[in-house]
Amino acid sequence: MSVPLYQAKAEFFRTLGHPARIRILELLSDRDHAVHELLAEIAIEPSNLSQQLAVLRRTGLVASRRYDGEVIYSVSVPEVRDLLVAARQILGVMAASQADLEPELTRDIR
Amino acid sequence: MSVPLYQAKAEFFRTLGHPARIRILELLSDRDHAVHELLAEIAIEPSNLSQQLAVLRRTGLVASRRYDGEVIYSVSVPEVRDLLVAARQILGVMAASQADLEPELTRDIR
DNA sequence: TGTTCATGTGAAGAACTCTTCATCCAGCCT
DNA sequence: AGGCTGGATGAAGAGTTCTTCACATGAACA
Repeated sequence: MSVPLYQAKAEFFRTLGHPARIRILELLSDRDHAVHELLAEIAIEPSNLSQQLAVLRRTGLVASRRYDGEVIYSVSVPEVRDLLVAARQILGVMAASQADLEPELTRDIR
Repeated sequence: MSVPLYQAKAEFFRTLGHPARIRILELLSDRDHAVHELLAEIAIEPSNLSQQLAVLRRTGLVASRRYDGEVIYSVSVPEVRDLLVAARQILGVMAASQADLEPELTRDIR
């Protein structure tokens, strides 16, 4: 039962659609982190963090390994960094163009 | 009052997290489309399409103009194409690494 | 004016996602 | 074994998003 490609894409983007998961990916795309390190950076409950990590693990974006009594997470698809960069750029463009159009209420200009 | 950046990013990705909206963006990043053209490509109710277009309009990713009795939509941030390409690549990598477990998912990564 | 075509909107229930809580597991130490 | 530490899990209520329906709007034109 193969899922249509555009639906797979939508599901993929949805896994990125959560502030904690975005932060996790950004932290991990800088370097590997232990769970307690992530916990120190992101202000959520441990079990919530664990849930979000589980989401990312299930989709295969991150991988975990146990080392020295800790669980270390890492991004398993390095290309994720490119995606985050692209997203950052788009947000920049959108923020800029919103600042320009702010005075005029959004009207359709042919 | 300024929303944390990672939350803005999450919201941005969530607007991409819907099959219809992904298809719309892909169709539009190829060329501008009238609403009835989108409707012919995407199998959803007209009012549902309209809702999804409204979501994309609200976030500023697409713009609409009226021309010759039709409403024409276009992407207003060309960089979106780069993002879709990056996503496609990641999906390709992930599908490949899952090839052992789920061979049927790896077909036809465009 | 009335009618039709093309598109948009508000509202409501269904469906899904988040957060939290309680509990559980796995490895390590004595 | 027993107790610790660091994480993971399941379930349930709260919250959010989707889809559909019914109706609204605007342009064009008879």
